[in-house]
Amino acid sequence: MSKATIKQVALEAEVSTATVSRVLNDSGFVSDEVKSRVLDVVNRLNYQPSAIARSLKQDKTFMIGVIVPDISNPYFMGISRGVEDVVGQEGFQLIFCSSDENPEKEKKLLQLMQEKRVDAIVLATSGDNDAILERLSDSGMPIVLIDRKLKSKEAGSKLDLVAEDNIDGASRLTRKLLEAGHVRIGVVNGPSRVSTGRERYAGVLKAMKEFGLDTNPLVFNGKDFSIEDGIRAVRKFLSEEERPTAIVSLNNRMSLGVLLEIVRSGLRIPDDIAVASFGEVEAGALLKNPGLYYMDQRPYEMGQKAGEILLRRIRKDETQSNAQLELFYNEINRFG
Amino acid sequence: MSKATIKQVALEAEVSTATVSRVLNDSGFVSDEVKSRVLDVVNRLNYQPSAIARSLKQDKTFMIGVIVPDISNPYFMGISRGVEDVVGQEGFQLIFCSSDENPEKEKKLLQLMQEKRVDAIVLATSGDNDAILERLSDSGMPIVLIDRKLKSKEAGSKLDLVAEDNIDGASRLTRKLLEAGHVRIGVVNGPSRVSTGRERYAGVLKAMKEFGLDTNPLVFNGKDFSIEDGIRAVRKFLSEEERPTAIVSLNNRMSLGVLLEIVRSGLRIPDDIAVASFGEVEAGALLKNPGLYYMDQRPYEMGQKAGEILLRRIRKDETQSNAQLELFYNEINRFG
DNA sequence: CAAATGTGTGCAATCGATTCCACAAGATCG
DNA sequence: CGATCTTGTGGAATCGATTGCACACATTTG
Repeated sequence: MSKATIKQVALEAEVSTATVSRVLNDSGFVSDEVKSRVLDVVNRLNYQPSAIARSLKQDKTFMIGVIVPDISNPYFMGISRGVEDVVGQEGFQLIFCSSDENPEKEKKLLQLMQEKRVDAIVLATSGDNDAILERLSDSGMPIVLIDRKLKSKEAGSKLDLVAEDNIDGASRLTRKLLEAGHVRIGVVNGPSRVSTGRERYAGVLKAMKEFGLDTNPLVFNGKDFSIEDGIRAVRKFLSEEERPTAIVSLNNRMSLGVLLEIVRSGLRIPDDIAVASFGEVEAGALLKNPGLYYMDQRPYEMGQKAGEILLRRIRKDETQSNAQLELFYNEINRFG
Repeated sequence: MSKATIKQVALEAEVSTATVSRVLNDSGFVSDEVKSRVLDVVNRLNYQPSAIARSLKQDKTFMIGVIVPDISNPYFMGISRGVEDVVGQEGFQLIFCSSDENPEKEKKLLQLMQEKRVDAIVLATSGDNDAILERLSDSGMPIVLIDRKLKSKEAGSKLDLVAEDNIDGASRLTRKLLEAGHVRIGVVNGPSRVSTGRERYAGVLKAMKEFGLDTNPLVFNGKDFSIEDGIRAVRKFLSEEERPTAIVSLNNRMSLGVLLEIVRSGLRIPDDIAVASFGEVEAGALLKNPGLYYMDQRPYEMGQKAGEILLRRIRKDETQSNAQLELFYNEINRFG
């Protein structure tokens, strides 16, 4: 039944398809009589115009591709929700994909998005696709990078970017531990492919240097910023002959793993081991052991910002000709 | 640059568009020589076939609409991730929307999905759209309801359904509290529009009746199953002259609110007040006060199941002519 | 060796909308 | 009253692919 086409409507209403289209889009002149006749038929047949056909003709799909490492990560979902709320107002829908921190998969997804002719792309890149992205952007596709930069253009890029001030943030976070007297620090990081990890680690080193410490921190590099990575990191640190007295975890998922494993091993935070996390662990307020430092993040606002930039790009807003760069500053908090 | 069309490719390769299409889809006969010539041009022009045009002709979009109350709820994201992983294998993409527990918004989204000509829909309904859904399904659109039933057809429907055994689950969960000696129980529920809430509440009553209790529980009905609902519920319960000694929270988000507010008010679980939650609170293992009962849920598996049913529907698998009904049984766990 | 079969290619219709253009009335103007 | 403008409508091209059909040539087959 939803097979009704504009032709059938035109036939039943005894008008041309052009007129039906005019009625539905309120474009051009149509007499009141014909208008109501057409609308009647539309209702009777339960006619739904095909967005596919319209997109083909108008070269506009009202769809925005969102590619993130993992759609079930609350951080990225917060971002997505922010994007959705902003662009949804203007009638855009989101197509979602997880790249699983896999650059190859991300590449395939980027290609798919092009084939689907999305109007724009929001991307938290898993890395290694810089060339493709620059080319895609040059060809006119609006792309907003979110959370993560391209490797080749860490200092600035032609692509729009909404991210956090990672170096400064991680640096301030680390300083908290240093000020508390910790010297032997374990750093939990993800794969070096990803800019946030690289930058935050740089922030850690910066803080240590500024504090006059010249020892190197212990580092654990995970595979994919997962809870499991955090668990493995703690296991490794605890097995060292000289255990770190504090841990800096550079991502929210890994932090959850870190906390779970510490709690499981019976240690107390921060008495036995201090922890600082880049990113809030949801429900952290429930923590058995208070005293955890964490860097707040505002994924929802970041998503909103990305959505706004995107809309202006799609509208070809002249006042936004240069690449937009939006950096979010983070605040340090403490549970307990 | 991405404006290359099949026509341009055909022109440069000195063949017809039909042949280009055959090469790209590996259909029909094409000589090796022509094939490589075409592929060369395709690469050189960086040609990406338009999925829009293909969809129009083939009446297939390879897109699946997913409508849930809130895409940032981990439960629904788990489901979505399950769906994505299953249908992604077959080349399908997901279009995501949040209905915000708002039936009107849901209705609009359903319409949008029809216009976009998605191949199927996964829906966790916010209620009140039963008639539209039955009609949509009758017209041939594969729809899999997930987590929540239609009101009109609580006992069975023509639509496929993947859900949990809510009555039994809530009943067993409540029994735990009753066995621990609690008599005065507070129930935290959402709006009665939603089937899970209705069923779980029925489960609570069932347990009380079977246990020989004829008092009525205190009930708090929230607006939208949100964290805030949980917080408000606890505030209300604590302000009663005769406080409940135990709380059953019938949804994971509300449970988080319940826990946060209890912890904030300085009460201890379960000594001061016992809590049982339908649904796990992520990071519950970190709980300051152990002893929380919770009903596990398996959103990811539910999503996978929904994806499988969907794929069979799309393929018009004959062995699946009747409505599918998949009920998940939940296990009770306890933190601490 | 004629007929049947297998390969390789192009023409043109088609999917379902939008939109430019032409044209026809009726209204307004100088 | 003829020219111009406004309003109302339909015809037909178009967007970018897929695919049934026709046709040509090559290869088997009986």
